[in-house]
Amino acid sequence: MLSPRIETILKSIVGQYIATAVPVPSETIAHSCELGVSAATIRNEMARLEREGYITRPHPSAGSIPSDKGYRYYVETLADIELPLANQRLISHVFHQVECELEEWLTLAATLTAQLAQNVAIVTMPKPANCQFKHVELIALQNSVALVVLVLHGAKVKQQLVTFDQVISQPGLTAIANKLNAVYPDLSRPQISAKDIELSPTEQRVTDCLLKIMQAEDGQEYEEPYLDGLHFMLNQPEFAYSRQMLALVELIEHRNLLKAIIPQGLVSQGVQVVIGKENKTEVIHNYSVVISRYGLPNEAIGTISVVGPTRMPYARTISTVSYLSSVLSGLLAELYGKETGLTRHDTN
Amino acid sequence: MLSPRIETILKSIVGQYIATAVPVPSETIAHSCELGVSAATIRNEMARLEREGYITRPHPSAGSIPSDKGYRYYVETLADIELPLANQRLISHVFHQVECELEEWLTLAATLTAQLAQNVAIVTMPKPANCQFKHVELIALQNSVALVVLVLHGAKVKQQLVTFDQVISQPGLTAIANKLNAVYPDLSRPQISAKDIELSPTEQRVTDCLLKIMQAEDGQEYEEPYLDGLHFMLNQPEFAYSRQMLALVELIEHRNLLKAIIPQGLVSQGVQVVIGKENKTEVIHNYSVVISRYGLPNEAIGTISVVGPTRMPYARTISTVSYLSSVLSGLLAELYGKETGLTRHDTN
DNA sequence: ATTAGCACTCTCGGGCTTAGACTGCTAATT
DNA sequence: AATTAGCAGTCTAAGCCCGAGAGTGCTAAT
Repeated sequence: MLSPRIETILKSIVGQYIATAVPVPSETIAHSCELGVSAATIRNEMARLEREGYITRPHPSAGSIPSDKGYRYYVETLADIELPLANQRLISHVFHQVECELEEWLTLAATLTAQLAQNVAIVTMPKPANCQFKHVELIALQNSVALVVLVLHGAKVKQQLVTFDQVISQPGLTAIANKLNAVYPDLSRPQISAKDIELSPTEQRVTDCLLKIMQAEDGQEYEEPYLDGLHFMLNQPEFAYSRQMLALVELIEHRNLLKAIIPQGLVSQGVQVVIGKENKTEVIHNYSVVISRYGLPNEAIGTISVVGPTRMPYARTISTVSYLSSVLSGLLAELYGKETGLTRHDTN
Repeated sequence: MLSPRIETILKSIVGQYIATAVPVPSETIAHSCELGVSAATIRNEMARLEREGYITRPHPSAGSIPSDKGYRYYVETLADIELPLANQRLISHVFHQVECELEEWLTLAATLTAQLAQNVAIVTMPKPANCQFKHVELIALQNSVALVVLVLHGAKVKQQLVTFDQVISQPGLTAIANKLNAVYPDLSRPQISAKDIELSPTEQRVTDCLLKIMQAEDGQEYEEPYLDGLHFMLNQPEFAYSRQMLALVELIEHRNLLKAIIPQGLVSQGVQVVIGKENKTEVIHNYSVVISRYGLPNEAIGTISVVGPTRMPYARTISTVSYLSSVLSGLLAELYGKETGLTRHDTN
């Protein structure tokens, strides 16, 4: 365990480095945190911090910068910080103004998070464990082509074109839809497959199509996420003249970022921080991830996260992610008509 | 007009510079294009090219690099080049494997274009001039909340949540949908507004919602585009150590890129190239844009484009954009059940 | 335990130098 | 008149040195 004084020093180093991106010299610390000791004493303590791996130096006679371990300590001992009220108000104000639609919410959440955290924000669609059929609609388009519109639980809409081997009129299609809507509602994929009912070839074709969509939905572990704020991160001094960020941009574009950042033991609620080399993917060993789940346990779970350099304003980022996660949970609860255990942030 | 020899030299300079990103010295040209003249002669000609603004030098005693005017000349005199057959086959192969759905096509087109052109590719959703109502569906979700699913012409599906001031059961909602589906099909927004029929308050509420969606659809000039290949562009040597690209990334993230790149007189068919300072937006004065419309004139027009440094492989890029534009036009024609004047690239 | 003081180390930027890359010009050649 | 060989001149890029400055580690004094 660290003594109170040495802890103060470490926190001061981390805080300053986060703010300035410049290695912190002993004198600055002696000056900034009122310990009543001189720079020389600070230096002795710093020597110990370095020996124990909390800080490093870019070169032997430079100021110190926190190591991953240093950041970790800083984050652990961080007091719970509420997002400033002004920001909270801003957020609920903006959510009031927007259309009442899931996609809009997620886009908005990503933009707001990026803005507040000044880094890349990533929000994933809340995904029910096993998607359930709600409603299907068939719309004649052209000749033997029709549009299948499938609504799943949670107001999720999927569409796909389907081609029949004969021309079917709109009334015919409506009849098929009506029949399926009578028997399938609230069933999951395996239940629909198991359902033993008389189906015409055309009805079978539609059902196959539905199953395929639902399978894709159940199967895909990580959906295309909502992402914003890349330019904020590229603005950070550590990326200005380096090729560091190229690897990250590739991760993002190849849709592998989520796989890379989601930690193994992502707990159900609460914000989690993964710092530097704690990430399992090597490409992001210079980045930290602040991530939280949101949504309704056992119903639909999404994630909201921020990725940035390890030198990131953790306090602010954590409170941002935490707050927006609870906002989204609240909205989702309304959508599903249930209450979460969380504070509900009203949006109507 | 340029003499044949000087033209050969110019083309050689542009071609080499595109390939290597290194200023081209006279000797290399004398060596590469078999004109049977010495480097000194080339130098004389180059002096003239420089005087007339086709090339510049980074510094007075360096090799030459093409100016915007030089690239322009190069592009104008470029023979029409077909995309290599191998690539054509690759493309149709990939399009065969994918789901039969518009969004998938566009994502795929963006990815393929980026891959082939090794730069940023942007594909926009084909947008009908005035969207037309096709079908509406109402699905009860929870209490007084329902999901409106609106299908527009061209297999475009929009959804939105709507709250009523009373609880309405699914049969009630279906009845409303049926009524609206009986009177609205194939009408555009003004026509629906003008329609003078008896509507219950609830029906009115739904209609208002539909109109709002359609208005948003008609109003938005540039929709969120499908974009891919940022990492290819960032890999170009001209961006490795510069902050150039930051401005571009911001344009992309702020969804202003399209507004910036779409030239004023974008003709209906054919590929257009905008080079460097020809762009009206200053931020992209170092970039070139290769852009083409696709789709069905007067029905639904989208754009497909590539953005990259002015030093870009124009021949390859143009043929890529051209080919994929015709592929998309073909697919769209099927969707709308009409023929374009273009070669149809079968995908079923 | 703390601290003042100092020697030491390392970076950063400027200025200098050299090697090399190309050109532009000139004078000779065809 | 067009071409060319040759050469002088110009500019960059890279290496090097140097001095200033920043910050430490150590030591000896408090």
